[in-house]
Amino acid sequence: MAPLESISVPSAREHRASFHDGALAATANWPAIQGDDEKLVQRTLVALRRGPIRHHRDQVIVCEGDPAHYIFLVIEGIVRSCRTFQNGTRNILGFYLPGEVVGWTDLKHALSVEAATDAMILYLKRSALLSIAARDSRIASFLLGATTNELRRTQEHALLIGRSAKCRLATFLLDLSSRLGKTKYLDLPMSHQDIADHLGLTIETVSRTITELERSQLVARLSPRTLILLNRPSLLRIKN
Amino acid sequence: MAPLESISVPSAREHRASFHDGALAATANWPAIQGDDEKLVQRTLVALRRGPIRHHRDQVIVCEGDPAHYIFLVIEGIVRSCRTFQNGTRNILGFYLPGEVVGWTDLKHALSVEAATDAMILYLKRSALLSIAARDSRIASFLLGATTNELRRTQEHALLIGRSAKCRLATFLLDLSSRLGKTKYLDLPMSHQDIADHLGLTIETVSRTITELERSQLVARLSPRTLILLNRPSLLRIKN
DNA sequence: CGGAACCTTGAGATTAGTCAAATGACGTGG
DNA sequence: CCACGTCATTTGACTAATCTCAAGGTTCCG
Repeated sequence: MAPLESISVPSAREHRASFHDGALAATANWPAIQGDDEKLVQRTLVALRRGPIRHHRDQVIVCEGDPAHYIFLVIEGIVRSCRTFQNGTRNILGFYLPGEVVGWTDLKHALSVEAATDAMILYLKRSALLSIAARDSRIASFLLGATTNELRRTQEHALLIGRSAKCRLATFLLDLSSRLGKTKYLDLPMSHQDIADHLGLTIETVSRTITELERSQLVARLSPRTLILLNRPSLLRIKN
Repeated sequence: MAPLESISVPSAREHRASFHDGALAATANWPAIQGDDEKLVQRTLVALRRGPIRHHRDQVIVCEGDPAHYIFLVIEGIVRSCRTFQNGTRNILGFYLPGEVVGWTDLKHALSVEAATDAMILYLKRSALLSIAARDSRIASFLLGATTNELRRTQEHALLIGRSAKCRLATFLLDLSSRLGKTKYLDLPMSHQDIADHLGLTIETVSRTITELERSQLVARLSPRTLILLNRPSLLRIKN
């Protein structure tokens, strides 16, 4: 795993307002926690943090098989969790946006964690989180909630992989758009290759499928990486 | 969700030995917990239980969308978690054997839980588990560990779905064999249709693929539901 | 022994993958 | 600001894997 270096962080650790400028601003959107507990969780994370550390695109943050010393809070950029097989094929299990946590597991990491774009990552020591959780049930419940959430997302992804290319892509675009904040434009932060590996397709099929959606007037393509979702309801209705 | 009925259970709740005859015997194999904590968790589960309740094959235990009042400990038989789509296709996310817990989620069940064979199921009240977990960190850590485990299994399953039919089937057979206790014979407890829906294949492809493995001398078929894995290392080596 | 459900096999259709080539986008240095 | 090189994306023709539809065979249970 990459070495940890001390990097400057906002100084006013306790000050609520600092979160909005600082590394943890994105955690403000976490749905599972509210009010006092939210502050507690944020303070706990701040106390445990190492970093944030900058990673360049395609840099490996942890390898499959590495001991699970740390979990990772994305501050900026996009992170992917994936596995690469002997024959060179790669599957991306999930993409993680700022404010999201990636790499929770026990003992050893079952997946690699990599920067899909240049990214700032906060490292959180797993053992410290666990020992705090053993004393404070609010932290324990935060961990359980986050893990349950990740489980549900992984289940939905496993279900998605069984469907047609068109359905997979439509669902992916809608989901990404809503996670990024549903503006008019959908700027794909990752390459088509990453999308293909996430959806279990080839880049060619991804490209052809976008072209097909474009011909059906469901999306418009401003540039390869910039789309407009013209008809969300119809995209949602694509099945199998 | 199915109504809860009181059903006779072993009387000596506190007596350690009773677990080996009674409903919770299977939990003895849980890897995550040891010694005193194991006893604690078992006592806790016994205190929360409703049932066990008998379900017949294909009976629905909970529906997708039902509120998450209970989670389910399989005592006997095989349980599946799945989703059925409008067009009638069904995906089975996982099979659960005696001693395993299925149906953990928050708020609403994201998947249906159904009996894949006749089964005995213990119902555990989620809210009670959570409130005990808030007071006893060993229960909290049991819940977190079980959820983390389920997450990893789901990740492996999502990865498996991306591979060739031969690889999916070989991996499934090996995994099932080891979970069932790796005797000489592998008795498939579920139908080919269930296996197909689990692996994202059709029954025809499942059948043809087993035939192919048989021709390669990797498995032998005593009856459609009874196989012998003739060459585990070679089965393991099948990729893509 | 009979019937129903389940499994197997075959032939043809469909979807997505592979290989190859052309086009387009973007950053760098002149 | 433009030319260039590199990398990413698109498109086409062909191939391979899996599905679909249909028929026949087995197994199991009453």
